[in-house]
Amino acid sequence: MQRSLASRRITLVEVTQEKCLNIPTGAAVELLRGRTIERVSRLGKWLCLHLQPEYFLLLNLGMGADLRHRAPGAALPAKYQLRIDLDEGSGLTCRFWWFGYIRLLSAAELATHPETAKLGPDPLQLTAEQFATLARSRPQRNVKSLILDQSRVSGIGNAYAHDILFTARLHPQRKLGSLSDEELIAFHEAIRYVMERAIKLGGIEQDFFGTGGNMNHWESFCIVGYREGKSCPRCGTAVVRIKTGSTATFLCPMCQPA
DNA sequence: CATAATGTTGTCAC
DNA sequence: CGTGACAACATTAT
Repeated sequence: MQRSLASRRITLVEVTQEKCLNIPTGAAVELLRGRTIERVSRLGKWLCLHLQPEYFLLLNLGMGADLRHRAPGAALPAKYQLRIDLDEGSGLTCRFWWFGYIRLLSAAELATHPETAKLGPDPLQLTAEQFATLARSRPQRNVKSLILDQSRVSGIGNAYAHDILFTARLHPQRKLGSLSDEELIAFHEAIRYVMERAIKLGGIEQDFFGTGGNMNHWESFCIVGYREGKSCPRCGTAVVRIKTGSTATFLCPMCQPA
């Protein structure tokens, strides 16, 4: 995105689903038109376009999305919620699978907005000591909810939590206070291992639309996630799926005892 | 052929 | 702090 978008000026904006936005569509179009994309960064799960004169366009791909840069003259995709045309004829489109969020924020709002103000550190920047402090300060909390809490650590989603917990050999409902020092270190290392692996493999969502929106390929990406009934790569026990809050967790009942 | 279940994200109320 | 409700689909299973 940095290579394709940096220094480009926005000439046309279209938003086809107003519910994605934090402000009315007309206001968003007016705000964006004529501004230049200075650079692109990431804040947790939010992609952040830094605009000039100063403003911020944030995208959260939610439950999966098809984000495309198209060459000058190339056809538009059949469906999208956001379209941005750029001065040299290229453009950006974003199609959300189901939920997705577009936010337009000033610098001041970026610091106070509930969705962006209190994001925790990036999991790959977090040292073992910082992670231990974080975990030790909330002994009664479940291990899974800590890594999904964006205000503690930002960027880990449910799809990655399954494999992190499996790699650390932790049951999702273990309390943080019950972890030994060794388990805490393993937990921290598992986060690194799974997230770095995901980056290397290009992300779990890679072929989501290419495969018609089904999740069959998630099974091959994941170690235990979405592999209910298949055998655990460590011990061969069948992977099970349990309800953890309103989401599911896939785990090996042998390697991750309660 | 129509319903139900499902999955990733975010907030909010209890 | 955990849980469930809810919200923009699209696909598969029943």
